[in-house]
Amino acid sequence: MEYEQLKLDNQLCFRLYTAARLTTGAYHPYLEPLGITYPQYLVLLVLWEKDRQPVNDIARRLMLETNTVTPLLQRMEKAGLIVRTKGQEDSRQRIVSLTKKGIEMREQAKHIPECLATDIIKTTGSVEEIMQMIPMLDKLIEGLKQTNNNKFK
Amino acid sequence: MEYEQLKLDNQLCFRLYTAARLTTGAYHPYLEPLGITYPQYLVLLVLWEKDRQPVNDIARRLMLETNTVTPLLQRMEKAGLIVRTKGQEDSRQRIVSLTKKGIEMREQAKHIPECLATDIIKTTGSVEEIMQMIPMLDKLIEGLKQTNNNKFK
DNA sequence: CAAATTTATATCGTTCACGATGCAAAAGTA
DNA sequence: TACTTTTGCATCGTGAACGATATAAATTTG
Repeated sequence: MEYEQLKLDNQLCFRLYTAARLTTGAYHPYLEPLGITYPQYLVLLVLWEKDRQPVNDIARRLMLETNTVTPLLQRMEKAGLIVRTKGQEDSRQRIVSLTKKGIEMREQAKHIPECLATDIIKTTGSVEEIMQMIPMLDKLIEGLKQTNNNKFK
Repeated sequence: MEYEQLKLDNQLCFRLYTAARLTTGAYHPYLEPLGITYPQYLVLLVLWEKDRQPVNDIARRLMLETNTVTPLLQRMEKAGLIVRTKGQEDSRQRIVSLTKKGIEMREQAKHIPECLATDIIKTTGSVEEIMQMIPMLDKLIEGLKQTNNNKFK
């Protein structure tokens, strides 16, 4: 059949797109009480590992463009989770730091990964099989970073 | 370490989120000349398999909400790819059909899946390893559909 | 050192994605 | 048949995601 490869069911990318949307949705019940979104949660993960980072470092870590991250940070600042201060050595930079509220949220978010794992186990049976994807996803992501014109170096 | 599970590198979901964004980005150079976006391409895939479907069937197939699909279809109609006509048996329904332009685009899009596969092979070395994820993603997606409160039944 | 280039971030416009809500048509029920 | 509920789709508001563009500060170059 000539158009066989255009069938939705044959497409890896559609599965990734769907799986990503549904996982984000699975986080929703846990993030909503904290008043944050999934991308905001990702920013917090980055800052909980290392506080006081310039916008660019956060963007690179999340493999997002700065014009995605900037408005994200502006909303988080308005929500009182972070503050953005001018860099001292390099005054073009904006250093992002956690506020008291942002630091304390770590404690409230502590159990979210386990909750997600439990949810997935409950409906898929095992989480081990799913976790096998991790090295494959890493390989794919590494490849795609190159494919997409070395946007993230 | 108490917050070990909150590390970004330990998170499957972040990888899915990133892989999905980057794959969509990898489609961009092939879709842009056609004047369509990745979600619009997905709608076309669905309609190329079976023309004349109500909004709801398209949404269910893509596992999207109708309030995402409706504006998507409106833009596609404005672009001349589809038309939306009132259903005959059930006049609440809007039947989505391909236009001549929409039908003809199939020919132009025919090679896109191969192009993507080639791009991925070029940067990751093999596509077989990546394709192993397909059954795992299907299992995860099935599980998440249930997790997310049976939104898509 | 002055001019050109690069870098860090921000702004703008368009397109998703989805929760909440609205509305009319269909289906179920008293 | 009248009333209630459900269903199919649309509208609205908010938050991403990103291409294109802007701006100021740093860096490089002549």
